[in-house]
Amino acid sequence: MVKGVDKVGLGGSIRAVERETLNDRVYRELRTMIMSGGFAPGSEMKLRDLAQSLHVSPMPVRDAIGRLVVERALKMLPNHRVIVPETTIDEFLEIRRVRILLEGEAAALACQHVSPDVIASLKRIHEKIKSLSGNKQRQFWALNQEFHFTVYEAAKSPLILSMIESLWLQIGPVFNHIPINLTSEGARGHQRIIAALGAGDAKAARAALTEDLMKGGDRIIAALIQDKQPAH
Amino acid sequence: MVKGVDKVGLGGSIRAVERETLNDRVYRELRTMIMSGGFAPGSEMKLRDLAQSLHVSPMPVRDAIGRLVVERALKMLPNHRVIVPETTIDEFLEIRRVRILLEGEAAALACQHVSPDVIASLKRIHEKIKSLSGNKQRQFWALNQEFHFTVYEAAKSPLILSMIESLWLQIGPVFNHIPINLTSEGARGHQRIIAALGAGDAKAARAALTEDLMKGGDRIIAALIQDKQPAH
DNA sequence: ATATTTGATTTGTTATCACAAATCACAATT
DNA sequence: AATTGTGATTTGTGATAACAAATCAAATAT
Repeated sequence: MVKGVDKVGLGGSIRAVERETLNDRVYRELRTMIMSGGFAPGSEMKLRDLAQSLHVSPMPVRDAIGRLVVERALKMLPNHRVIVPETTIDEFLEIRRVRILLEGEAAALACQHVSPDVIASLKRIHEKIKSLSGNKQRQFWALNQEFHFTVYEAAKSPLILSMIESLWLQIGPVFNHIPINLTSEGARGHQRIIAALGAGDAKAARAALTEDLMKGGDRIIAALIQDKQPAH
Repeated sequence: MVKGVDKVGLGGSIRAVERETLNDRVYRELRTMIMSGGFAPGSEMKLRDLAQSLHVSPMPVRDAIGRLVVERALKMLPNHRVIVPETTIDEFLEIRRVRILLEGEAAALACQHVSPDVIASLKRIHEKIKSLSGNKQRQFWALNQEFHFTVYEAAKSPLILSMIESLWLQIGPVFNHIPINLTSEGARGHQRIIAALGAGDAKAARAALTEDLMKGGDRIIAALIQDKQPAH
């Protein structure tokens, strides 16, 4: 009954100081599911349903949903019902505009902090993407995400990183639920980003990233238009 | 006992469709207080205290604080205690960097939508600021805020607007709690912004706004440095 | 047959309460 | 005198339950 006995691990490692609350767990789980396409755009997020499937009370779910609404990952209708947003083309363009600003800035900043490790990681992910066969949209999206965030983390700006995360969260459902024509073009864009970072050329890095987002965005927009007119 | 009788206002106005929950009210009130300097940086936000002073249960306060933590208006320490952030110089520079990106973009976008009304409003606010006597820091901050957001609302981009709001929320406590040397220089910056918007010159608008933020930021940074070394 | 009402069900909102972790204050011991 | 242990208090976390608003469906009236 001696206090603190459970803090001195016999295995030699002190107990992790991080306390994982249910709030945080639910928030992180929902976040991951949204980002990876776990929910279709337009689907309703019902408190009690989610609570039951996550085996918690409605309260932490409510909390997590509230947070996600603030960062626009979910949308609250006037009825106070919460849905995964259905992104219009205008909204997508709006997001892309901001992404170019922030992710371009991050790429430029990354040039000041880039290390051989980062370059190596980027090349490794790049190879994985190139070796992706067929139209494996989900895998492409996940690897693409890994590639981009490797760059953004190198920028060493927690504020910019969190804002970019929020933007990706908003377009996650689109990427994962609209069938996109994946060509191998995207690879060249990543190649240019790696080159610019390797050279420490901030201007080139921003330009390369901007072009990547523009090209990729154009494909999404085309898919969005096609998706809106299923007939004929 | 006819249903809907309370929806058809006899005064001619339909009952407001907006349902104002306690959550929202508390959130909005805390938000306003933070932005306008109601809390000093570093002060703790205690659930039960706030609940008591707002005459609600701790639950809506908890909800509102959670949201504000997500948008970085409040900061959660590892102990899970929540405080108003104390902004370091590095953090301030980080925020300014992003502000220049987003607010510059907003100014450029505003050029496409600017109307005589907007120009008139800006001039009116500008006159008010110029007529401000003495070092009325609070009033200056409030009017400055009004001026800038008049521009940003004209940009017609809800996403950019909400992101800018979040950034202002983060620097609100700084502006209102660090004594700043208010010179009349700021006025010229606003004058240039009005001119650029009036001419519909997006490039000039972005440049004018950037300079305004840089100049203003420099004064804040000077104040932050002075504030950190009170002795000698 | 259509529209409206009314009751039942669902769903979000909020207070109360029980619990857990952290902090604080005081005492005991070295 | 300083430090460590111990209990009390404070503070955040999460579940339950009561409440309110919205939705849905069936029944009624026109």
